[in-house]
Amino acid sequence: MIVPEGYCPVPGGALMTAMTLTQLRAFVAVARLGSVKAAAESLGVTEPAVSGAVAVLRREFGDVLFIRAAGGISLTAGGRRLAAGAAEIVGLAEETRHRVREAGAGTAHLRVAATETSAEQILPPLLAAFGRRQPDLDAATLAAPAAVFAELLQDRRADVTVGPAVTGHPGIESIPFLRFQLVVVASPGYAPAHQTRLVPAQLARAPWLLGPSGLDPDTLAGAFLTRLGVDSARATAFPSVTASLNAVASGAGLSLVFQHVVRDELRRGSLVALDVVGTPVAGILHASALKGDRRSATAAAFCRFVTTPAATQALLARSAGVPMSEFRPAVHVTIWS
Amino acid sequence: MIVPEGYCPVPGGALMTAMTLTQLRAFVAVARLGSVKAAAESLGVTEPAVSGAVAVLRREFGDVLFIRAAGGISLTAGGRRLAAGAAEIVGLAEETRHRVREAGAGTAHLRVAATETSAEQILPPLLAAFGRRQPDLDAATLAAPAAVFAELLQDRRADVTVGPAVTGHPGIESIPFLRFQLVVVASPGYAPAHQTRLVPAQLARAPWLLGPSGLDPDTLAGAFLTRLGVDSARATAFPSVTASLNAVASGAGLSLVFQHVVRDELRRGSLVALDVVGTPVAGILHASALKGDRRSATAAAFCRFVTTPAATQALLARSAGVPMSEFRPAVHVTIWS
DNA sequence: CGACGAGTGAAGCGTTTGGTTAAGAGCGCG
DNA sequence: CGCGCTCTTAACCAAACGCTTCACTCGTCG
Repeated sequence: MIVPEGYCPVPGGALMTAMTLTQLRAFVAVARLGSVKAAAESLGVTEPAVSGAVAVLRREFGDVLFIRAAGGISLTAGGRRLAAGAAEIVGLAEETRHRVREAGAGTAHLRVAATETSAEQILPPLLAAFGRRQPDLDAATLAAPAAVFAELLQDRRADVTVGPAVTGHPGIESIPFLRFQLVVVASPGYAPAHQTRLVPAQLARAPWLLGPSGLDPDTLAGAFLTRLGVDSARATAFPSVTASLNAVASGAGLSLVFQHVVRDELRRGSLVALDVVGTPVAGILHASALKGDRRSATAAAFCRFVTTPAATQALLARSAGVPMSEFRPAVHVTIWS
Repeated sequence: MIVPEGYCPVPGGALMTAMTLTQLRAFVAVARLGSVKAAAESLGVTEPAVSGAVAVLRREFGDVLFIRAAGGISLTAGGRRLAAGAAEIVGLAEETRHRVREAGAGTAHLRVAATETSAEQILPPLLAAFGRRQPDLDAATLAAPAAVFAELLQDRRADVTVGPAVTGHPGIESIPFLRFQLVVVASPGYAPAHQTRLVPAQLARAPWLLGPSGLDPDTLAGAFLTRLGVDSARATAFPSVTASLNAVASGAGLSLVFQHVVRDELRRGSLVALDVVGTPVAGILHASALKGDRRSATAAAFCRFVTTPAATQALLARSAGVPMSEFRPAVHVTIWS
């Protein structure tokens, strides 16, 4: 047998053949329908075809994945994980194929990644205002740690990011568009309040009530808290920044938030800003995108939009609500380490 | 040539060969690195291998997907969608393979799907309490419309659902565990308040401020509002139920919420419950899972847990915060129609 | 203008896939 | 027990996948 010189199929860690979409489809059908026969029928093939596909997966993972049980099948721990992942994958593949085919059909597409805080408090009014300029806009919000912004842009999983500037990547441009100040807030009745100027030692042990990404060290707020000595063992997380603020208002602890977001509460007196060394923390929000041709037209329009007075006004007006018909919840980005 | 009788590869809509993972991996590499050469290098193969993989995708979608541009490549609209989807798919595939291999390594796994409202207000304390019973628990929260609960359970994308009962599916069992009441709330200064008993006609046109899934017709709240005549054109959506409640407290409109969640606000007077015909709306939260062997051990434990006094107590204590170290944000489920 | 780099095409090869039939192994049930 | 149903295994095959090498086109830049 003559083999070409450098020929090496499946060299080991390169493009290797493993876990085909067809195999996953077969497994999903089996898991959902509870029998190989039914799965084969629903896929329009014979049973051995399905059985074989599953056998390959079983060999690959060294796990039987499922065993027959009364009135169906019972998945192993590995089988459950595979079923969940496989369903996700084949669904996403189907969806992606559909979306690609539908591309260029008029509607502008924009995926904005932002820190959880910005996704909750900055993007809703910003995107609502942008949508008014750009009719027929289909915008999606991704919540992600700031550390993965660059990767998201480069992988094209996001068109624009909103949050800290993305630096150290020559292909990415960051546009500053909003000065902000972070203040430490507490309820008026919170014990250590309106005393003398507070110092870090007193604050490190305080009960901090934060949103989902409160300690993300790549944001200004997270960096400040980390510097103070607050860590995830000491802080309490709430499903949203707003929820953490409500808990603060009821006297349960402290938080560090955008000043303009709590403007009304401070004026009304339901929250007070504490006099802490180093605060208010001043910073600038940036919108980032790939440079030049690599940026989509919609992303470019958004980058131009954020510096306009209309955008600033929308942000400071502080009405986090948007018409329900335009609303789409933020999606949390999963990071493939 | 002799062909076996019923032989028919690629019959049309069955298991067909299209868009392999290898092709997607190649495209992702090209999109991210900006050149076929770099992609080939990073994958450890030759350029034609990558070029060929991309060519197949190009043919399949009838779209060039990208063109060369200064200092890299410029994706078409379809290319951008494909890059985003492909990155997601290959990442998910990698992740899934890893998780399956890691299965059975001690940690209990639980994916709970819930309506947005429950995901935000019910699950955090419930899962925190369950985690105290079941150490080494890895819980994930999925937010989804109630209509897809059955599908999520059958596809094994979720182990348990929390929200309305899942009916009409013989393989699924629903366990009632918490009576709740929904009340219409407004700020004390809201104009039509504390007048006479309110009737539907007055309410249909009111400004309703709701959470992300406020009008999901498969929940009791959504059904009530829909019956009232509220639709997505009239309602305003907020990124969380809590945010909508804050807007209500500032006098911007009405909302319909779990009474026990606003217990303190009602007592304190920052919100008032309106006297509306048909309210309070009474209902019961259910936990649902597959029956018998098809339910994982952790899911079974959770189903037993929800009816215990410890669970009820955790829910009514109303402290939505959890230790930050245990916190994981809810993931929004995408529905593959 | 020529050379170089990047990308595509073409030809060719072994492997895998994805499918078929046919036969056997397990298992619940009358 | 034997029957039927389900699943698996075996043997087989066409087609596609995933590679390679070699040759060619096409910008770009000196």
